[in-house]
Amino acid sequence: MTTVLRDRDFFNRPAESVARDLLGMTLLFRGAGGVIVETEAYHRHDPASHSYRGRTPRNGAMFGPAGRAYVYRSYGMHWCLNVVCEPASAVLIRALAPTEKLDAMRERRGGLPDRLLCAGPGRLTEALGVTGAEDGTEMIGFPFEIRTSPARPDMAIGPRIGITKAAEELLRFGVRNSPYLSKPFRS
DNA sequence: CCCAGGATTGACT
DNA sequence: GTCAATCCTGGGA
Repeated sequence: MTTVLRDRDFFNRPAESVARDLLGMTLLFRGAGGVIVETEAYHRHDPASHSYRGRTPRNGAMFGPAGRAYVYRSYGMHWCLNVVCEPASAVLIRALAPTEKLDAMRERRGGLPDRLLCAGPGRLTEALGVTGAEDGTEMIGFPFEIRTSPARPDMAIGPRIGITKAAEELLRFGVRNSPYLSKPFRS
């Protein structure tokens, strides 16, 4: 049976633990979304993390309470959604298997095949309608909703994608063999 | 103040 | 496989 996650302490832990535990849970924004199939962890002493050099105007949410969204603009055109964990750490939500409000997501994504609706951090924010307006907002409760899952999916682990610093760290986690990953895992 | 460089995507060869 | 789009951030001068 599934239940709605309401405990913000779930997130007040190391990002790596949260990143693993989020796999298989369902993430919704205004009712649209699906099952989380890919995450990445960014932590306080991580050169690849936006929080690495301390608090700035952009990354302020990462230094706030756990369980809130950290949304930033990537490459000047995409939004990326993180959930803040223990101080100065966060989990980047990289891909969902779309399940809810498919029509709304298909429309926002321009009629692309379902496999590509939420298969990437920029793609899923576009599909869900998440923007910088959500930076710093609670992810426990409306307009977000996170549903727990009793099932523990078979997990794949690998290096994070698209970074140059600390590129060897194995902090990317995915549901093994999901067709909705942004990229396949090596092994 | 300046400007190199992105936690990406989609189009194209 | 390669590459441009697009714009904001923030480190360094």
